[in-house]
Amino acid sequence: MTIANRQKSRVLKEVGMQTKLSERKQKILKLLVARYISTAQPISSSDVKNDYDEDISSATIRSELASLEELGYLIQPHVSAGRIPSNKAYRMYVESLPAQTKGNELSVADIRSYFERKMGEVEDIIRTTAQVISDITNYTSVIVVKKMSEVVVKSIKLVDIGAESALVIIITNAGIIKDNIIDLPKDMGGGYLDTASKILNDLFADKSIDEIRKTKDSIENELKEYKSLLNDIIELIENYSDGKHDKVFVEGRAKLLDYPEYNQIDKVKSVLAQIDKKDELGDMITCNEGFEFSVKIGKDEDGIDNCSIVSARYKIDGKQEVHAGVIGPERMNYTKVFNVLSHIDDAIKAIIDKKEDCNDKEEDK
Amino acid sequence: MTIANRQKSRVLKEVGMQTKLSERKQKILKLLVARYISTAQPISSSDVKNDYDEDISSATIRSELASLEELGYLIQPHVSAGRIPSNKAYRMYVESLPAQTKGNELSVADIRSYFERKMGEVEDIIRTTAQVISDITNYTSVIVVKKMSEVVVKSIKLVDIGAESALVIIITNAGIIKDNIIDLPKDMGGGYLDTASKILNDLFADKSIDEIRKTKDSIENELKEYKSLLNDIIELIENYSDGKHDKVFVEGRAKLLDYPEYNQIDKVKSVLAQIDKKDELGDMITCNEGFEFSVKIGKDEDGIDNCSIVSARYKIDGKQEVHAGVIGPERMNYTKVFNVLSHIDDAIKAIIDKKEDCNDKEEDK
DNA sequence: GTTAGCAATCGTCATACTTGACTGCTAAAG
DNA sequence: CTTTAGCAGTCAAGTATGACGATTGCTAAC
Repeated sequence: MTIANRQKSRVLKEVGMQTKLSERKQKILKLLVARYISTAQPISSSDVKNDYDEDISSATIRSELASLEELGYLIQPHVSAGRIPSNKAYRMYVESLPAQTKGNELSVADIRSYFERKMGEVEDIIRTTAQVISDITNYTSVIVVKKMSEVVVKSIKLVDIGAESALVIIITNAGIIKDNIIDLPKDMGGGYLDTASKILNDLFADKSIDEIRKTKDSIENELKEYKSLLNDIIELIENYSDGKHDKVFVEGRAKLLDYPEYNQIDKVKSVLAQIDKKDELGDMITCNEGFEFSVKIGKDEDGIDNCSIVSARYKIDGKQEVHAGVIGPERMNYTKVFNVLSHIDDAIKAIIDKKEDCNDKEEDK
Repeated sequence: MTIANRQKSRVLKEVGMQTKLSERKQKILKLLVARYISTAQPISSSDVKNDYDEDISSATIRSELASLEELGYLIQPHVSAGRIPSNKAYRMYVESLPAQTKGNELSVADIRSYFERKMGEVEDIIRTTAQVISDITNYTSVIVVKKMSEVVVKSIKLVDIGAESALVIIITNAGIIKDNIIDLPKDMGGGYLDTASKILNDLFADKSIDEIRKTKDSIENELKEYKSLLNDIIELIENYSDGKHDKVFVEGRAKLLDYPEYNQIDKVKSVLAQIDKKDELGDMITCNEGFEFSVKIGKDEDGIDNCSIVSARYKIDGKQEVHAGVIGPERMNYTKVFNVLSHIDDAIKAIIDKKEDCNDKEEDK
């Protein structure tokens, strides 16, 4: 009874200061999380005592730990084991981090040296970037290239490729869409493509996809023989805009298996199965509007059970959105990951800029 | 001593008939492999006795098993356990299969029903096909789309996309290459692209890539202002031909974890790590010229340790090569896999033909 | 060449015991 | 009221032990 009362009083006290833990509790909690991140072993009171700079007895720490446990920050696997952080503790830890994030500039050099090798196409760059992130952090990495919605069509070209079909090339402010073939009418005359091309550019040039969608009804007024062609192309642009598939690159899946939390087959299986579903993975790695970084700890909302997902958003040429992130255990090394993701940003930009400065020139016009 | 002699005589006898095992040995071996494929448990002599159609004592089987073990077909995990097949036994088993492969037509219906859903681009078809193979077989599946070497260029188009650059579209008998942007000279005149286009088509139309490679020297005679453009495009065609990257699609990685042979983390890790290396994976899944199927059991040559890789080659439109295969434990259900791979062939063709009949028409011209 | 029977071998499982690592509690000191 | 030291209690993990069952190889008989 006395015990129960005592605990109760402690709880009430803490609930009173809900938002803030006492200085010492915060300090202890951070030490504990940091140590757990590197050891993956339950942390005992004497472990914390050793890490603690001032002299303080393990008994005092024990009572603090007991209190933190009641508050939901710690979990005890069994009664005579140390304690491990809960997801709540990780969140608190991550929130406390940014102030300490700066400083570790070492990885920049590493990243740049990785990129020294000659690379070909943009897709290669992205794949290599994903490999670099995975190698440096030693976690599984994911890069998502978003299909965009706020795109302005600059011009449209039709290229006859024989067999009554044409390749449609749509040049936008964010890049070139060139993956579409449409059928042409069998009885078309000589100047058909040229005329169609003019009509298309008159109708669509310098319009956003939303605007184009609205013109759908007004094409009824156009010449009959181009109606089906125009419809095809509008549909094509719409399909592009709603981004059926973002492009998803995953590298270093097997790295997950380096961590002891995934040494049981059933756990690793559920995680890998979720990573294999690229559509959902794309959503998970996506940072919400307005944030530069996103941290998802554990399952809740749209994360993965037993995992943390840290991701960052990048913009290329002001528009094209790329989200890159890593997947690892909840006790992932957040500091390192933040660092790497920040600097990868610069590295990618440097490369992309060099390759796509033609696009920049176009913007400048 | 007597024992040793006896064993020796047995061995000598078998070595005498190296190429062929006795009827009964073959039968026993096949039964044993088949049973091990479904149970994953060491097979005892009495297990074989139960499967054996004629009446035969377990003691007889024991002596046959002992003999097969000496010949390297069987392995005994420990002295009082049943026996498991060696890679040599799997190879013998697979070679004995084709005669029995026919018959199981069930999967065709399954496959077709899988494909009923609407699909978009060719890449989607392939990805879906990979998922289908993986789902039906319950193994990890890989599809490799080969870049081709014996391609004939039909025509080349240049499309101005602004910013002193052009999109190069190369139409070949095997498809359209449209992923390349080249830089244009800054001081080009009005008709530059048209002229360049004419020169290109005069030089390259209806030539194979090998032939184009040879024209490299002869362009010295052409007008200076087009020289660098021509060189760019030749390089581009060459790069395409030597197939830096085949496109590799992998689906169902997590399925590996369903099998008891991969319930130790270190084993599954090495396998997954190798599957993640897409370049090597492409080579592994590739069937050598002249074979329709390829079976790689275990590590030797270019397989994966503790795995079997079964793959098949397909041709689309007579040229484009696609290799599809599955990766699973050595005791994989070869019969089922052969069946699925055979029928997927038909299913893919049906879909591709429907989507690409424009290409076929072109061939007919 | 085949069969039945038997002793020997070895993995698996359950049990029990020991050890070591923590904790929570209490009572005393600051 | 906080902190500390000491102690008893708890539990996971490791180790030794023995019974059990599965399976084999060998031998002798058919």
